[in-house]
Amino acid sequence: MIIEVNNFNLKDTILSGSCFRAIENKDGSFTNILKDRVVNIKQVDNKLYVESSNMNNIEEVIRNYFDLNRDYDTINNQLSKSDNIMKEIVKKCHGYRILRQDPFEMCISYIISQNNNVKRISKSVNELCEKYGEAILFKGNKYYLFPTYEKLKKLEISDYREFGVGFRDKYIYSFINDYSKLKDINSLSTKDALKELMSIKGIGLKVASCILLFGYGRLDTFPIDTWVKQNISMNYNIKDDQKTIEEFTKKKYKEYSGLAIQYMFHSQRNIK
DNA sequence: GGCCAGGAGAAAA
DNA sequence: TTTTCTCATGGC
Repeated sequence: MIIEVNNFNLKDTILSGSCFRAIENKDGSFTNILKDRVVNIKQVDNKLYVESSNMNNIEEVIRNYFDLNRDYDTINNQLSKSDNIMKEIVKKCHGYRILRQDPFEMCISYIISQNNNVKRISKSVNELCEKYGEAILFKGNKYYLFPTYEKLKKLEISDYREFGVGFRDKYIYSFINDYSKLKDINSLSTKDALKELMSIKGIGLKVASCILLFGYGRLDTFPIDTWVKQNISMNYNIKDDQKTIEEFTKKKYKEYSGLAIQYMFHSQRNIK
């Protein structure tokens, strides 16, 4: 299956640090596990070569996952106008997109992400999948889907400890208990959706923002971590304070604040 | 071996 | 209301 794309860079997008399960293969392709299937994708210029364990509706699934139906050119033009710093960052991030991942998976992954690093987050998430997710055989290898709610509902708090999540075990558990709170998220305003998510014990502003941005495609939510905070504070010479940064970001980048913040994070990661 | 990690909640100030 | 402390744990 071949899908034509433009303004899209698979590698930058999939290695963005918002997805914890993608595998980079030696041939330059990527294997990733979506909600209901395993996919292998290779980009050559403006073409994506796609194989999957489930080819049903595959083009739509891929276009949705990589947010390919959204007009990033227009958004990038608008962001570029905000100032010269952002203009340069947008240029560097050409082809980068916000993944539209499964909300349930995002909640648990980002609960695990608190005070943690990407390597360990990946390890914990993948081990959880291997133990409780459905196995899928694809191109001679076994992969595991993210566990379903029904499966995790049966676990005790202590069952999570074996995945190295430490003190976050009780937060995953409380999220599973409050799972029904997710069903209204799509119909809520961003502000109310944040509030709803944050009413779950273990989900604070940062994690809730990541869930809305990477799980619900809400480009107006912006995760401010410690790095983004001091970077904005330095670049724009404003106070290194959560509230100040928040107001500044929202005012400057408006409905695309999340994308702007993610561009900053991404361009910094690339330099490293 | 100490230090840190895309934080959050509870206690203390 | 804002600041500080504590929480597991593997990788470096």
